[in-house]
Amino acid sequence: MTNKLNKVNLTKSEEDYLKALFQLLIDDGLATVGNNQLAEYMNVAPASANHMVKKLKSKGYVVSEKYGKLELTEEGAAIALKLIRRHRLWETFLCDYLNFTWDEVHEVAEQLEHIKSEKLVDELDRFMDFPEKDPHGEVIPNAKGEYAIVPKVTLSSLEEGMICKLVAVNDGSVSFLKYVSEIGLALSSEIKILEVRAFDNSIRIQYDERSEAVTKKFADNVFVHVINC
Amino acid sequence: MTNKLNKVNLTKSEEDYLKALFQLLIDDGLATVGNNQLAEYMNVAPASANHMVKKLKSKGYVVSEKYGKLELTEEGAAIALKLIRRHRLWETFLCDYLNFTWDEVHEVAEQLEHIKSEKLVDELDRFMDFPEKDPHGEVIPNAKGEYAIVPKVTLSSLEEGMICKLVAVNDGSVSFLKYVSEIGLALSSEIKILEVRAFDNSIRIQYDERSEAVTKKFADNVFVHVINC
DNA sequence: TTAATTTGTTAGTCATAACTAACTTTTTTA
DNA sequence: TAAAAAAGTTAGTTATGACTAACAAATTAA
Ligand SMILES: [Mn+2]
Ligand SMILES: [Mn+2]
Ligand SMILES: [Mn+2]
Ligand SMILES: [Mn+2]
Repeated sequence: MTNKLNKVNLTKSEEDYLKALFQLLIDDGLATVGNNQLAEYMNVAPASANHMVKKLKSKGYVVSEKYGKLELTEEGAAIALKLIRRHRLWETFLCDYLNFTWDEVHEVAEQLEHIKSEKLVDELDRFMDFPEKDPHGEVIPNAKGEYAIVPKVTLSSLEEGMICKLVAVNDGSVSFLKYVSEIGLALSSEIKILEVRAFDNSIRIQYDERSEAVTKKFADNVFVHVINC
Repeated sequence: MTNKLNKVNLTKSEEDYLKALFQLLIDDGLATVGNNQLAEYMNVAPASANHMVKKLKSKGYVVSEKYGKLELTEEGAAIALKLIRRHRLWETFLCDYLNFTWDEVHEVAEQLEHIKSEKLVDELDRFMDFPEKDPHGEVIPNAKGEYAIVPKVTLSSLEEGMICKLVAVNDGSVSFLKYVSEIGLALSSEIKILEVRAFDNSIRIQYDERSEAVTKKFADNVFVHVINC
């Protein structure tokens, strides 16, 4: 009980760290995640992350041995998922109702996701008629934190001749999202891999009667469903 | 220039203090406002308010002499008005689109008003087609901070026989708002003062074929337009 | 298998924003 | 007008969450 009370009302910072750890743990597949990796992702010094990890461990959200890899407890993961749900619902709202473009929503959603009100997010969900994906193609977890796990295949992992559909993009960088739009790509675009250059791993792709060469870094941030190989 | 940069990105706390001071300065008519009054309104110790006032003075938002009364600079007032605009727009959104009742909106709006995004609030305004009043009957300032000043007459200031219309309520207390709804009062209710008891300043009112006795404290939080005397 | 590098931890500092306790100034009241 | 009360200020403490610098452990390379 006192235990439980200790756990409510996390700070914005605590929430962001839990979300970051969750993203690192799932986005990088089954990768292990260390303190400095978390620090880099959060744009803070290693000491800062270390300090926060200690606190989150003491609160029962994170588990790790000294000098060991970081893991989330079930409770920690549940909080992260709630945050992701809120973040994606707000992004969807901003795009679909408030004329925001997909490169503008992330920063604002990063703030909105911390508003403390269960009713707010659930009513927002209902108001939008329970959308399934956010503007970047990511699945929105439902009120129970359930969500369909879509295996993430990056455009960069495909080989010459393969055809795929753009299903999601990484929303972390505004300049990346602008670039995607500017070269005429969007969610659901059908893309064919024309050529992969071994020299720099750049890729020439074809879509909508258009052909562009993109870097590996670019292709790493584009997620696709393979249609044909 | 450096001066200007120093002034952007106020903390949530600084914003709340500026808003509180603004409310105290206008709501209490032409009253003077002191440090301890501000502290009480903000639910903090006098020392805490004093500390914040110092900071806001150094940033050019507040003016006062030592041991003297507090005033807002034009810039300080402009920030307060922006906050009030955001607060009231969010309250309106919560009520009109997300099924919140008027006693639920204030707490959430208190958080939402601090989200940093000009576009967010202006688009929200447009989405709702530029509402003029919030769910409690308060005027919403426009994007320039302009708003119609409606003289605030409290129900408690009226005399026997007077007839008035309920135009606004103080949204600070959830229990008060619940009480208002429960006895069947709402915005635009037409109220007649049946009797004012000198003993405790309680008032008997009539509205919608119904009669109730309310305390002075209750009547202090109900704002009206006098129709007939 | 030692040395170098990377990774993680600890200690100490700073800013924000709260608190209490002690003090000073102003205002009120007797 | 002098004492009491109220209002305002200052100093010192705490918690959060950053930082740097110094250090320890683990991993990788020579
Ligand atoms: Mn995002
Ligand atoms: Mn965030
Ligand atoms: Mn309100
Ligand atoms: Mn607020």
